[in-house]
Amino acid sequence: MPELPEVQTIANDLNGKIAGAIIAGIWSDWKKMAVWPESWKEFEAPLIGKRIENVSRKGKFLMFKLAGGKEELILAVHLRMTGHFLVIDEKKRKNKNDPIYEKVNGHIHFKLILEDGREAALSDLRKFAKIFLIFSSREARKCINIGIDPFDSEFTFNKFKELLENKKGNIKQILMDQALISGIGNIYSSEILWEAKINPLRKADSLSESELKAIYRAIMKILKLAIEKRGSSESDYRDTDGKKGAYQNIQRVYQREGELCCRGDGGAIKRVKIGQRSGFYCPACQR
DNA sequence: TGCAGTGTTGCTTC
DNA sequence: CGAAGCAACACTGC
Repeated sequence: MPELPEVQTIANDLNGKIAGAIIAGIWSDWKKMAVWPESWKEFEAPLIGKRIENVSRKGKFLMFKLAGGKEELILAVHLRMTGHFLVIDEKKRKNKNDPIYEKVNGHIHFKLILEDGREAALSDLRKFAKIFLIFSSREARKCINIGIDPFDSEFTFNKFKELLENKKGNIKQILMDQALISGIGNIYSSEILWEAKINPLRKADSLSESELKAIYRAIMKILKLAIEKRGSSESDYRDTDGKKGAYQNIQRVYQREGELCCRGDGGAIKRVKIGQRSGFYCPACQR
C-alpha cells in the first residue's frame, strides 16, 4: 500500500537505477490510466527520446523529471492502492527464484522501455494507478492539489498546529487528508496515533498542545522508521527488485485486531470503521 | 458458492 | 458547503 514510505523507497531505488537513462518507448495495455493528456498519442509522443534526469517523490506521487526537450517535463505517477514499479533487465532474468517472478507481479500495465534494454514496469493489480504529464510551459493542471509534505523543511510543529486549527473532524481522517498534509494513509495514520497514544476518534479541536506535539513527533518518527524498513508489504507492495518491505513485521496496531497491545497495559487492539476505512487502536493506552 | 472487505482518490449525492 | 457514499478493479477469505 503505497503511502509516503513506500513511494519514497520506490523513488530512491528508481533514481539509483534509471537516472540518466533514455526512454526509447512506452507500452501499456491499460491506456485509461493516462489521465492527461487523455489521448494516448499525445501522452506518448513527448516521452520518446527523453532522458530521465531524476526520480523523486511528492506526497504519494512519483515524479520522473525528464530532460531533452524544449521545456522541462515531468511524468507524474500515483500508485493508488496496488501500484508498484519493477526495474526489469531481461538479460538477467534467468533465476526462477527472482522475486520479480512472484504471482503478485504478474499485473504489469505500463512500461517505460529504456534504450539500454531495461524496463521500468508499473505493476498494478487493481488498475487504479494514474499517470500524467506536467509541462512547465502549460498551465499546471490540478492533478497535484496536495498539501505540505511531512519532510518539507517548512513542516514545523507550529505549521502543523496551524493546519489543524478549526478542523472539526476526527484526527485520523485529518492526518489522511492529502490536501492538508500529503503522504499519510490508512496504515501509517493508525501507527502514528498509537505512537502518540491518541485515540483515532478524537476530534482534532479537542487536542491539547502536548497531545499535538506527541502527534507531530510520532509523524516524523514513524515515517522515518518506515522508510528505513523500506515500507509495509502486507499485500501487494514490493520494491523495484520485487522484494517486500519489512515494516509490517513491526506494526503495532494495523491489522492486529484482537491482539494485546505491546505496551503491556492489557489492552486488546480494536478495529473501528472511521470514514469507511478500518482504523486500529488500543483502547487502553490511546486516549 | 457468493459476497463482504482490501491500501486511494475523486465524483456524486444529500 | 461539508460530509457521506460509492465507483473504479481484481483478488482473498470467510
